[in-house]
Amino acid sequence: MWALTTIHDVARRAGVSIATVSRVINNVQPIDPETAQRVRAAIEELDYHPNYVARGLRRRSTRSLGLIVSDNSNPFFAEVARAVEDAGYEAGYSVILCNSDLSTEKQERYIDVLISRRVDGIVLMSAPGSDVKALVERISHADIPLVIANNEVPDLGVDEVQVAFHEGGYTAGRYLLDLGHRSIAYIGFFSEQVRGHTARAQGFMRALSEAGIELASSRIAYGRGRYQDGRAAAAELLGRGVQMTAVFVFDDLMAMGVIKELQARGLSVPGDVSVVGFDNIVYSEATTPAITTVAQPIARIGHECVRLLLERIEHPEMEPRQVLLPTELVERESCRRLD
Amino acid sequence: MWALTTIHDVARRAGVSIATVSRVINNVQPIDPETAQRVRAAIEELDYHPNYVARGLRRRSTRSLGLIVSDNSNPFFAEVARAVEDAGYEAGYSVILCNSDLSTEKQERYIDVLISRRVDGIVLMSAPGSDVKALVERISHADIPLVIANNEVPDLGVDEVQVAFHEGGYTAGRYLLDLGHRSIAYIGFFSEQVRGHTARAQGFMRALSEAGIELASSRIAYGRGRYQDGRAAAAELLGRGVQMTAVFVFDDLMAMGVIKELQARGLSVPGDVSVVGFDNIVYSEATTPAITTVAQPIARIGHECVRLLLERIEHPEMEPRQVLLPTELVERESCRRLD
DNA sequence: TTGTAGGCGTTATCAT
DNA sequence: ATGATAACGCCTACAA
Repeated sequence: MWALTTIHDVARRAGVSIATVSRVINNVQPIDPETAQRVRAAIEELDYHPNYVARGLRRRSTRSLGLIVSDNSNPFFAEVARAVEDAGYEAGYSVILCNSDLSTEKQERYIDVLISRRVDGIVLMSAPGSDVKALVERISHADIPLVIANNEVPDLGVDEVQVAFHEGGYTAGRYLLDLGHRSIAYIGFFSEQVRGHTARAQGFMRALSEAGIELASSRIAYGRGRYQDGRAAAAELLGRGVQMTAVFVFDDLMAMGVIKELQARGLSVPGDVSVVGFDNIVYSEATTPAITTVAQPIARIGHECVRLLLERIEHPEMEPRQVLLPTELVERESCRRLD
Repeated sequence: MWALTTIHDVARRAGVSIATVSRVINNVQPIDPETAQRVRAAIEELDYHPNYVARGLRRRSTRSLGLIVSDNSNPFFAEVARAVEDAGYEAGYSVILCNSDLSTEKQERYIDVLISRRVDGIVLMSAPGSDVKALVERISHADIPLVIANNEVPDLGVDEVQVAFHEGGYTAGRYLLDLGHRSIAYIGFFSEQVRGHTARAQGFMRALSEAGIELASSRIAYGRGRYQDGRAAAAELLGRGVQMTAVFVFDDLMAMGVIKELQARGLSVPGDVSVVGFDNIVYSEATTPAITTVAQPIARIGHECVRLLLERIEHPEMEPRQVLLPTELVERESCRRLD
């Protein structure tokens, strides 16, 4: 088999010039209906597929988007990716999937790749703690539309989709407090570069503070957000001999691990320990007990990212915008009221 | 800010021809070290990113892969996608994420897009039942390397990574039988185009047959593989008044739903009903009880796909190969021996 | 309504 | 070791 068919082959077959073929493909300009018909027939017969690479070079637009997440096998990012792909497909864009593994270096490498690939836009879900500033700098220097999602660093001056993490954390804190809990622990997010507490941790601690409770560092453990990290963190807390009637966990995936570990050690959830998660991934309903959690509008995050991106592609000079999405407490079975 | 820097800008700045710049970028051919240094400096200073679109046009290779799955938010596909991305990145390829939603039409559309984008290869995980033959035809006519994974249609004449589904199903059947179960049900995979039973269902039924048990159609319910489908299917079975001490479920995601639904109706797992899943996704360990399941080597599927693909890209004329991956029973807590 | 031709940014061939 | 220059396949003025 020979190389792929080109616009020239189609033109020859239809007995017209390549310009005409191009015009019917992109149906721009009026074309003689009969000519158009011949061209379409030729396209059909030759199974012609216009070369988007050439088109991209000429049009200076690839109709592709880059999506950078830490790990698409994490259900949270998986759902976001799904939404991004959906919205992209709808608008005629393809999405290039990039996993950063929480590594700044890999993030930078991927950004260089996306720049070289001349994607029309980038959705960046940087891990808390990584040096977003530098990444943003790199991207905007290449003049590529960018949307940042779920970021914790303020004042980036670019389009962002934010979630009310602080409020979400606060809600979780108040909820536990209202249930009568006073002996509380926290399992947070850790990565090499993280400095200080995440917004949701801060919100949580503010709620406790208001009730006169300060979270001793001995009552805090960390993980990188995955199921096994949750198990390990719970084990660590227990190993330290920490007494607790309730624990707030950075995300549902770790919360699942926490519940598992607690149960494995003969503790009852919520009988002995109440657990609150964050995210509301699908599987937070699947555990026993089902997890009470602070929900993010996951799919919407992805959709909003793409919407913002497409609008910026359309209007590059627009002022940067921020979309703030709410959280919502979803009560299930993993918490109980203390008597 | 102006358009992106090109090789010409670099050449001018370094006082050399574009040919020389190209040569140092791709470091092919000996170059005067001092010249090379000047070029590299210019690249640095201008923050030059070679245009992969132009390069792709010229080289007739985009160093990109298309990955078609039904839904990347399904943990099984999410893990496969992760592995594909990993292996691709390692080899310098980007991956374009495509969700087919089990729709033949969307699959075809995406294939056309991937052809037009001139990807160097395609990994196709078609849903059981869709018309793979036609899709394969379409792709090979465009002369694009293709690997099919987890397919049920035999004799495609292309590279494939297969999993021993039939044996896996058989194993599940034998396991339940050996535990003393005789009153058994099955929750299978359904899609519009599916005809007949999936291989794992056939394997399962063969085991039952050998024990003299034929699965009445009233003891079978179907779902599309997601968590909620599992709940619904279990509800359906129960609604029909089916008596059972054990049920085999097409995948872990549905098995999670089945367990939830059973428990919601006051049934104990495995006390009243034993449940066997398939896949061994991470979360099959997270439920209570943890799910006993027939494991697929999920990440390995992705890696093998990419390996096969890259080798074919290298040697287009090679004979088509099949890689057959084994399944393995993972015993956890969702089954019990009948006394 | 249709055709001609230049250029998008590279790589690779052929000189020098 | 380096420099011109012709493609790669498409779109789009500009002409006709």
